Amino acid sequence: MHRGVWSKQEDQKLIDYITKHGEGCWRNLPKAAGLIRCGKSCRLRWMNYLRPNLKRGNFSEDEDDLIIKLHALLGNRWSLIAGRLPERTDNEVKNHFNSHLRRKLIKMGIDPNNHKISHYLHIKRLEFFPENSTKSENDGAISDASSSCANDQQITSSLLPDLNSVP
DNA sequence: AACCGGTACAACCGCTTGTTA
DNA sequence: CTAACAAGCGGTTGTACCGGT
Repeated sequence: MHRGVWSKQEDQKLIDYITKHGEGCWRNLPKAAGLIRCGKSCRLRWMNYLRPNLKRGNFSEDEDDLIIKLHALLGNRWSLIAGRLPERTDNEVKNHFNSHLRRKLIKMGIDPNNHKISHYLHIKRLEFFPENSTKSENDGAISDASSSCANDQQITSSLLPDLNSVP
């Protein structure tokens, strides 16, 4: 069983076969198409890279925003997120989020796992709301959780897009 | 030129879900 | 109902590439 990166010849065999016979029956496809791959691998290759109408390449700002909004709403449900992005695959969205958007959110002081304000912004919060900083906070202690939470929501909402505006 | 570390993305693996007999 | 199988999903790993030293 061949594994690893797909060659041009393999791609062409897969395209030719599916163009002629259509998708489905992935288990039997490799043999029928003359490929030394498992059906699962063929399906993945087709779905993520060979399928027509796939948009390849850089993500636009709009797409980034939408992915962030949807991830905040749906979590790691990449296929659902990709479903809202025409011409993008779940694998592509997942990779893009993990390699680009995760870093972007961290830079903004947002925890990419739950889209909440990160500990780093606790410091920033003191800059936003100096009137709420108590003496103990100034001494380095953690502030009262309830007031912290309310303030964090204010900061977070100023940084995060409005999730209700997701199309 | 050679090596190394970091990054981006392609591909695989294991598990879950849906379907059918 | 349930067992077997196919398809789908998300986490993880592998690999090519690039810039720095």
